[in-house]
Amino acid sequence: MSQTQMLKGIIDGCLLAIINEEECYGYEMATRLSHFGFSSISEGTIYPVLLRLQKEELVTSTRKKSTAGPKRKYYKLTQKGEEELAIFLRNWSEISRNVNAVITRKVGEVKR
Amino acid sequence: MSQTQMLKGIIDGCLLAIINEEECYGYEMATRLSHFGFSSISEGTIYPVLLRLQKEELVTSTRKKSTAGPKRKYYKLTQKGEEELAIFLRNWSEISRNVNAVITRKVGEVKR
DNA sequence: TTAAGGTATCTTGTAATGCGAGGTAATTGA
DNA sequence: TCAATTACCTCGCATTACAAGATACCTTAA
Repeated sequence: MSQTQMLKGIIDGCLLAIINEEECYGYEMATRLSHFGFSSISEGTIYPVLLRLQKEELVTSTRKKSTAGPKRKYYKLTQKGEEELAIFLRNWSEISRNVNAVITRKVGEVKR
Repeated sequence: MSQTQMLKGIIDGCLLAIINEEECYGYEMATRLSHFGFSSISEGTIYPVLLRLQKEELVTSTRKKSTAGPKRKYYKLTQKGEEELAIFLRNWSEISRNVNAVITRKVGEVKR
């Protein structure tokens, strides 16, 4: 039960949420995630996710000059990406509620 | 971002929590999980997990007669299983806090 | 006796996906 | 020039949820 496994399917949603907040590039997202408490999500994880998101047309990217270093690839949500983010938020809320119900031994109330 | 992916590594922990509450067998756990809101966690998912937990010596099992049907396999946590449950609870709490920080755009406070 | 249906477990193969390790390249400052 | 930092990408491994299918037990009723 490593955290690695528990992060599956969650990182996508978190990146969508971060991009939704403001245009952002990969290298910075790693930093952001660590500010939010995710200490060990590396670039080897993030870049493949971003490529996947783009392939699925949930985000678009634009290359822009960096102040120091190679060009950055800024990502922005598409309409479809916004919808996917909404789905993620619903799924997270549901799963989160259910897990908490299990560990507190209480049957969760159905949200309407 | 299917729920399937988001459940990875979580089901183990939930089963440990359920077993910890009271000795339980696989078929019943499926029912229990659905009472907690998990509508679609099937036996094809649960049984492999239970075998894995046993292999890792987190649980032990005892066969007991059923009132109707073949013998049931009742599971119980080992010491190691209790420790693993504790780790899961910590991991869940941490991840859960971090994700909520991301989606509410707030930097999570560090728990001490 | 036999058929049906609920109870109970297990196996196989597939599809995702996180991540370590390694590689490439641009820019700055010592 | 050289090192450090910034920034991106790829490959391969390990793990895991789940559908689909198989097997078997037990009770009830036709």
